Amino acid sequence: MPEGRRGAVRSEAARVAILEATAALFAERGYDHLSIEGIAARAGVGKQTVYRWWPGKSALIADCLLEGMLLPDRFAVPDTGDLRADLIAWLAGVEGVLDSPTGEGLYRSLIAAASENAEVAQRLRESLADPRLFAPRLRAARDSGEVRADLPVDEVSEALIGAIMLRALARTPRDPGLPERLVDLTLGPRPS
Amino acid sequence: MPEGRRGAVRSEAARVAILEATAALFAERGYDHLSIEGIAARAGVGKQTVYRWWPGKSALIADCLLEGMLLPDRFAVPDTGDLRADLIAWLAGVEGVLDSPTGEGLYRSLIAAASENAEVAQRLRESLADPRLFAPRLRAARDSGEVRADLPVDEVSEALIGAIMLRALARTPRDPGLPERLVDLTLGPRPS
Amino acid sequence: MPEGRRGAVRSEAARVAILEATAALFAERGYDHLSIEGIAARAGVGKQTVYRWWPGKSALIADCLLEGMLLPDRFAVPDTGDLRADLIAWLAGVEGVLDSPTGEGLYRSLIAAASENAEVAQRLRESLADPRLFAPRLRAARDSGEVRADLPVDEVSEALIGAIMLRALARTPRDPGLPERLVDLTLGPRPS
Amino acid sequence: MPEGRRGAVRSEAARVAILEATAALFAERGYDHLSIEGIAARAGVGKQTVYRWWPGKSALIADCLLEGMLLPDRFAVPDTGDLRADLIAWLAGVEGVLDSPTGEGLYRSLIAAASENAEVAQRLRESLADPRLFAPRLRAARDSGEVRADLPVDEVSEALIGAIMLRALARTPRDPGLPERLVDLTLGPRPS
DNA sequence: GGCTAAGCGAGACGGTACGTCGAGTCTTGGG
DNA sequence: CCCAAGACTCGACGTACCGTCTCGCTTAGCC
Repeated sequence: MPEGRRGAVRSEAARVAILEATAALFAERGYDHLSIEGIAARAGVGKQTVYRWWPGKSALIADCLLEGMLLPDRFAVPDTGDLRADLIAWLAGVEGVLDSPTGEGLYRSLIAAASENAEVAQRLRESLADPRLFAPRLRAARDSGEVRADLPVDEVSEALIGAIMLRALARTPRDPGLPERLVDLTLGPRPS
Repeated sequence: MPEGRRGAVRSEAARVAILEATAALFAERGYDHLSIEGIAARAGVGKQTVYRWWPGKSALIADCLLEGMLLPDRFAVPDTGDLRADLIAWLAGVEGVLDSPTGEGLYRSLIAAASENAEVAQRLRESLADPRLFAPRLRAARDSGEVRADLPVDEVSEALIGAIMLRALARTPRDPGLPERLVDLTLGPRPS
Repeated sequence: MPEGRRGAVRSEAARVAILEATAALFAERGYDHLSIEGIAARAGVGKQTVYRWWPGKSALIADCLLEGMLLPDRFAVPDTGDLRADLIAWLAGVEGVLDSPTGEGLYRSLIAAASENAEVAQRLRESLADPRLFAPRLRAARDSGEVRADLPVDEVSEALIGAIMLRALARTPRDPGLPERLVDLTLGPRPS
Repeated sequence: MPEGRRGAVRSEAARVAILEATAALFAERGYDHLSIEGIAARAGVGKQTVYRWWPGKSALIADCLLEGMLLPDRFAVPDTGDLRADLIAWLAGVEGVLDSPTGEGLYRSLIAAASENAEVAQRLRESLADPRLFAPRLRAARDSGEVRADLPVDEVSEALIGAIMLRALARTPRDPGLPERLVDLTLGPRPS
């Protein structure tokens, strides 16, 4: 039995409207230029309703990430049996977000949000490369001799994602060959 | 004959005072919480003098980076003849900034600044790993057989610096063994 | 049913504090030198609260006039039965404001405010000589033969107040005989 | 022999350009909205050259008045022998300035300037009704019995000009019969 | 069914900072 | 010494949002 809460219950409609307004404004105008006031207005909601449930705009972004409203996909590593090809395909997907016009500043804005909110950073990282899926695959490949035995597994996704982010930060133009080169770099030379 | 520039010349004292105030406040309170108003007050300068020469706070950070007022060093890769050891030492230096108390949020703040200003991003990247110094060393090592022949040289520093940044973003705790593992990851297995 | 006004209601405390601060600073430092910023600070109020309800400082002065916070009195024409004496007494009162030390620049400041805001001008004029009280008295006196039959009633207060204002503008020193001479001038020769 | 002043002499061209720029901007945009900066720019002159010779913008207005650059005329009372007609004609001229489109705010702007600068007030008053010309005419008329014997001569122009100014302040619309009624009011009933 | 909470849209409140304008002063270099 | 140009410090402008706080209304469990 729930403890005796009385009164109206949280409005799901408001919650969704707020997150959708956040995602829309985030995509339109970037993380800075995002204002609680603007979100509330766009969502047709009082400011207090936002502040009642979230401490600030970075927490809103964290929730949007969690609901998959900002990144197109969960970017899970596909599993065709060929690890190297799977990683390249996945990394190409991650980098491919940069192609869309709205996606131009998307990563940069997410990085800005992550820099002031640990939860955003955590969820952003998991969205791009979920360690729970990533590491076991790599460990298995190492054990089976598919990749070299001394591969520092945990660092692989950090290096791959980190490189993508650094390039997004520096506005380095898209490079179709990049995913393959990065995977080559981290997994070591292809067995010939 | 110089073209007819007339009128008082730009005050070097003001320029320096502004950059120093920027660096001090940036270290003290981070990139957000940095305000032009606060910088001008701390520098003993009118706001207009800031706006006359810089379009906003991100441009101030870019100039501070250029003058080496934010990062302790140019983080050049040392040259002892042992490339692998040199890279590890350099990377340890880069990561070591995180040890200092003020340096806790330093990288995160720089990343925030970089996310809204391309020049900051460019200069941050060069401060950490100047490509003009970095790549030639690697190419030479590749040619001499010191590292594997198919090493994608340009991606090495991206992966290394990217990994550090990603960990800074995610507030991953310092790990003394990290530099070595990252260098192992990118340069491939040590020749035994 | 009232139309659906919702949200918090206007704070009377803030309204009064702002008008009082305006009146105090106006008396202390004059119309120019009056700043919204100063008013808000003195009233302990955000600037936005001023701008929400008044478009600028001249409108504040208009409201202060309406509330009788700037001019000591409504300067109504007394009614002792002797019109000529009443007008002289009233005009002496109006001119007497110039005696007070704070009142030195009071009229000049009010004139400055009136010159950029029609409402101030209107209310200033009514404060000094309310036409709704003034004209009927004069008309009755004309009908009863107390003053000459061709007296242009509406112009009387304009001439009287106008003369006072012109002297205030020109910093002409106070002259105790002035009210009587002006009334003589406008009402015509005393019946002997 | 002049005392030994050395160096360049004041530039008449600059002086005139400044006054002309002042008059033009004053007519275009009114007394407030008048800025030294704008005047200097319009005159093609350094700000310092303005400040070297005038203490502020009200002094510039005073000089413009003196040079007749603001008011169309000296508004001298004509002399046809018929004093009453002359006064009416003169007063109609003074009031007629209000007809011109630029003249709409001209008086109000002059009043604003006068309210913060005694010299402007003095010169404005003299421009409209020079006491040196005005009073003697009236005194002669009083002596010759043309107007009543107890007329307070000095107050006549004050009342006439004051009434005009008060109406300008209050934005009272032009009234073609006004000059005649005001003269009637001050000079007393027409001898029939 | 009435009472008491809580949530809600709205929006006023005291603040901080924004980016701009203009004030009045000072500094250059040329005449 | 004057002049045009223009950089300087400083104060105020009017605006945007912040995060908090009433309002009056609706919604829901509880007596």
